[in-house]
Amino acid sequence: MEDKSQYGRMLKKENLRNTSHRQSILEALEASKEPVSAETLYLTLREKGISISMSTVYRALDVLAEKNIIVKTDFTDNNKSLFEIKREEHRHHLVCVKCRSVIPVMECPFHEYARALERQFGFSITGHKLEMYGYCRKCSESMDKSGNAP
Amino acid sequence: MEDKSQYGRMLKKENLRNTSHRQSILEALEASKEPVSAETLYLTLREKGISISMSTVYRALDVLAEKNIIVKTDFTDNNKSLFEIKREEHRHHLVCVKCRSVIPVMECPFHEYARALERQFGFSITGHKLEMYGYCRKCSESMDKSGNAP
DNA sequence: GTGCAAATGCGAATCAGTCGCATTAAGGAG
DNA sequence: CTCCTTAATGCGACTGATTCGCATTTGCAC
Ligand SMILES: [Zn+2]
Ligand SMILES: [Zn+2]
Ligand SMILES: [Zn+2]
Ligand SMILES: [Zn+2]
Repeated sequence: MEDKSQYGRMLKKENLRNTSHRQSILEALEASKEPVSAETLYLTLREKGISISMSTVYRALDVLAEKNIIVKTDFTDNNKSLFEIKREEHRHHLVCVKCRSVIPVMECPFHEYARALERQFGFSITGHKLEMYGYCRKCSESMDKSGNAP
Repeated sequence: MEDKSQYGRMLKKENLRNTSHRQSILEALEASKEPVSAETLYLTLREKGISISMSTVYRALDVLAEKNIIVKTDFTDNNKSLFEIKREEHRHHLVCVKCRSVIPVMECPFHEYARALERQFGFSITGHKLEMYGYCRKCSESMDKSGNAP
């Protein structure tokens, strides 16, 4: 999103007050290339000189996720939740199980599959999450060299 | 898996000792129709009269997941990990965000997609997880009646 | 401006999961 | 079968992410 009033409108539409902290959080998420944890976000904001508390960060993230303005993701492993702006494009992720790097992927081949399942189970699908695990190029190469099979 | 010696072999193959607790855990997971949390599993075992501690449950689940004998899954929301036996068939899940019921789904349409991504990113995919969120038949119906849109 | 509910800060509390260490028991060698 | 090594277990303390209660502040409708 481009300008701040954009966020104001999104918040108002969801009956959320347009507070400076929510603005800052949305801007920071917008600026981030990849999903961030609550703590990372908190530290980023502090570095920018914004005085905010962890509880506020958590509460804002929760309500924004609930209202579908941001997306909450849990990659296994470090049991920390990650958050990212909901961009118009829906994304999936390739997660390297070795170095933990995350590659976002744009394409989603999912729509027909979803419709078929809805018919089959009478289930109304509102969203989905696809995460793929494996080894990134760098890690597979380093393992090839060291002889450790993935 | 059918008989217990099967588990013994699987464990041995991974250099894990074939302990009675691991047997019990694998049997309980085998018997369960859906993924269970460590705590649920613990309670199930206690009810069966098996004396075991939570640490053992957690440790066993960890090592079994690491060795790829069971699968660890994190659905968001209650931030508890769930575990299930790795059946020969790979599954996805439909998770009802209202009543939390889980419907396992057999079909996986992702193989070609996965191959394409591997080529595109030089990423070696070893597994993936797809979770779909929405409302089960019962919950959509009850909401239709009450006038609450999903 | 005024008033009120929503949002925030702070610290305490919760709670899934982990760890250290002493004890038990698999399972291989003889 | 017995002994020995070492993995596995139990127990309780601990951790670290997230949540909660409550007093205070702030957005915003009128
Ligand atoms: Zn990597
Ligand atoms: Zn998708
Ligand atoms: Zn339901
Ligand atoms: Zn699949």
